[in-house]
Amino acid sequence: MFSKACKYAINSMIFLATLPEGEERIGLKDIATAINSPEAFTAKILQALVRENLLESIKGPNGGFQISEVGKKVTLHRVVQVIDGDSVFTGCALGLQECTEKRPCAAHHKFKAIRDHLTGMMMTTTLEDMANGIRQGVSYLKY
Amino acid sequence: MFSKACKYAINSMIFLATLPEGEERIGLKDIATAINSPEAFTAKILQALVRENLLESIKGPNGGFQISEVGKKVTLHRVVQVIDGDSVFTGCALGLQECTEKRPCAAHHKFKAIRDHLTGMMMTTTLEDMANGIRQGVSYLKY
DNA sequence: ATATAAAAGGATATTTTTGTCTTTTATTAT
DNA sequence: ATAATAAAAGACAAAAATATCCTTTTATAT
Ligand code: FES
Ligand code: FES
Repeated sequence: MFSKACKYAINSMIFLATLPEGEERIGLKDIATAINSPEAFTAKILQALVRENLLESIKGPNGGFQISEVGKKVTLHRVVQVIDGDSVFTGCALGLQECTEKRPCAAHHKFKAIRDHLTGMMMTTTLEDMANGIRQGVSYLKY
Repeated sequence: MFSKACKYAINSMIFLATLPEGEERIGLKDIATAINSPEAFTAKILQALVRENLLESIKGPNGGFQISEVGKKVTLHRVVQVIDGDSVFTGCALGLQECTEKRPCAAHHKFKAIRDHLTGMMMTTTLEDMANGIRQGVSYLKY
């Protein structure tokens, strides 16, 4: 469904969104530990999120990453889009070059309903929603 | 969503399901042409489908592949399962080792609805359904 | 100023997925 | 029997995704 890179991105963003006001900044190592991801690879992904302004990064001692104002309001859809593009939201399930009503694949009608369901959910689910579940201990970032 | 191998598998199965009674057998080359897939790679996938009895293969002159009795009745779910396994139907969206109610990821509840929607659709959609659309010219195997 | 800390950037490595090529085996037709 | 055809099997290759390592840049604290 989503690439590993994308899962690491989502989990990182959720984790950063759980951090309390005033203690929002945290280092790469702690992020990677919190979400159980490979550190250096996670760094690359965080860089991409910084480039897209979902995160801010600060170098040097006491540096680290923190969620940006933009990032705080963002949906899962946006995070996926930044890392995986939106092929999962618009691409053909059976591999046709484009998914259109004009020239649909065999599964188009049935599949479109699911894709739209997914897209709708992702566009209406915010990091805050996800972070709340983690904070309240009803959901988890790692096993 | 699905691997390329899986898409080739589905499209191959659909194509074979469109062939009329008595002219069911067809060679690899024609299959690869019909679905616009790389021939040798497609061969590997068809072999897997033969091993799982969704297809039958006949060597030698006038040989080729044809859909089996089992294959005729099979759903999309089964084809995906044979090639990609069922991680797409049961795996955690955010990469947790297992998807359970006991220890759900942040997206579990919302994601489970979509996954169940997908699974339901795939378990109730048969190759015959897909093949009918192709036969009637309302859907297509390639661009 | 200097040493230290931490992210950025870039090169490299590994693994997985996708794809090709060659040889072998089975079947058919002559 | 022999030649031709087509899939099976296995080795190999290329591309993409994942992951690591090393150097550079920027900021902080002493
Ligand atoms: S054309 Fe295949 S999903 Fe729309
Ligand atoms: S635990 Fe992540 S989807 Fe169920």
